[in-house]
Amino acid sequence: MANVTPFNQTVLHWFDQYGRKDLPWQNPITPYRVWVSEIMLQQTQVKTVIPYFQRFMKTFPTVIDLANASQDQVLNLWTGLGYYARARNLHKAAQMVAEQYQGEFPTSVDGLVELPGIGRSTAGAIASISMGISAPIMDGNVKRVLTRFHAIEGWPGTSKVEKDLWRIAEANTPPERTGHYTQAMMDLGATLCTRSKPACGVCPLQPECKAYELGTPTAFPHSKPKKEKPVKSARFLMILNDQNELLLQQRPDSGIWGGLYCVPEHQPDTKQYNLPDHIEKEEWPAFRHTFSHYHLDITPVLCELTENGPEAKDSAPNTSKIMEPQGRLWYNMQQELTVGTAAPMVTLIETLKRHLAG
DNA sequence: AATTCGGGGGG
DNA sequence: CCCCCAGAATT
Repeated sequence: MANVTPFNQTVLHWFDQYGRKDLPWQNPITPYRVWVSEIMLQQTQVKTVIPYFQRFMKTFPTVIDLANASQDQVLNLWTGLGYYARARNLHKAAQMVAEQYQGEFPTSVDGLVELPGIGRSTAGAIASISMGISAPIMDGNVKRVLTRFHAIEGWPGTSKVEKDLWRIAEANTPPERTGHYTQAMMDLGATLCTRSKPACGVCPLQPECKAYELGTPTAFPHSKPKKEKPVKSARFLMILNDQNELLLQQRPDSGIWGGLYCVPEHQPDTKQYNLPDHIEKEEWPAFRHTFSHYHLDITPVLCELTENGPEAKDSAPNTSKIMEPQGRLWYNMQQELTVGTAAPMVTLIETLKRHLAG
């Protein structure tokens, strides 16, 4: 893409000595493994991703295995990682690779970007790391390194700063060894040029770093203008049948917790969807779950099916989970969950189990 | 251009 | 409590 420059030569030289070469997705390096790791690593730290990646590869060794899996199985392995649209897009993209590309990933940035969940940065990472293509990336690490190196003013979320950063990244990207360069920039950002305590003393870029020269490296990148997070509240119904199985319903793909199985959210002013007849037994103290853009105060409400309720027949004694047409199941809490659910639901289920046991 | 998607980790 | 993290899709 670009030329050999002092900047990328310095970065590559540093990578040879100090770069990470033992991350799970680096051994071996394949387009499939790099792709899965890149998707998991979107907005998620390496330490958090590693166990998820290992489980995922054990369950789905190839893109064909992933394509043939059910969405529920994929979401189940994603439970707790967040941004669940990533998992749905991953599954969809695997099916596209299997069916439209005979199981081989497209070998260009433009081709990769056509797959759902792959944007310009992730396409650049896959192309450079696993295919030897010269293409830039623009993740949080690169943004931090570049905004500090050039002391770039303004929040990187604005289009002007974003455009500037991409232009600089393109100019920096070497024509050869681009995969090592890509990995090196992420390693620099993750291990030296960290958010709060950068190790400028051992940084190979320090002699030319403008933010270091100014004495304020942590002032970059400039932070997002903060706005107050609204507080929302919701009641979540823990409806138990006569065998203490818990009603879970699949949420729509759009919106929060898309495609995940959660206890029904009580909607006071809107139509209540297909809930079996039940009575509320007790309301438990609310606990707070915080998203990136609002707080959600969750009030759990313990409920029981009413006698001879119309849905009672859906319970079956010897089956832990019964799928229903609308994506509903009665969950035997002694069993492992095989569908995806949201983190607060795991908390809620654990609390409920303790309540029933004690 | 701004908003919408989460959950974990660190200070 | 705060902020950030290997971003992309949607509006």
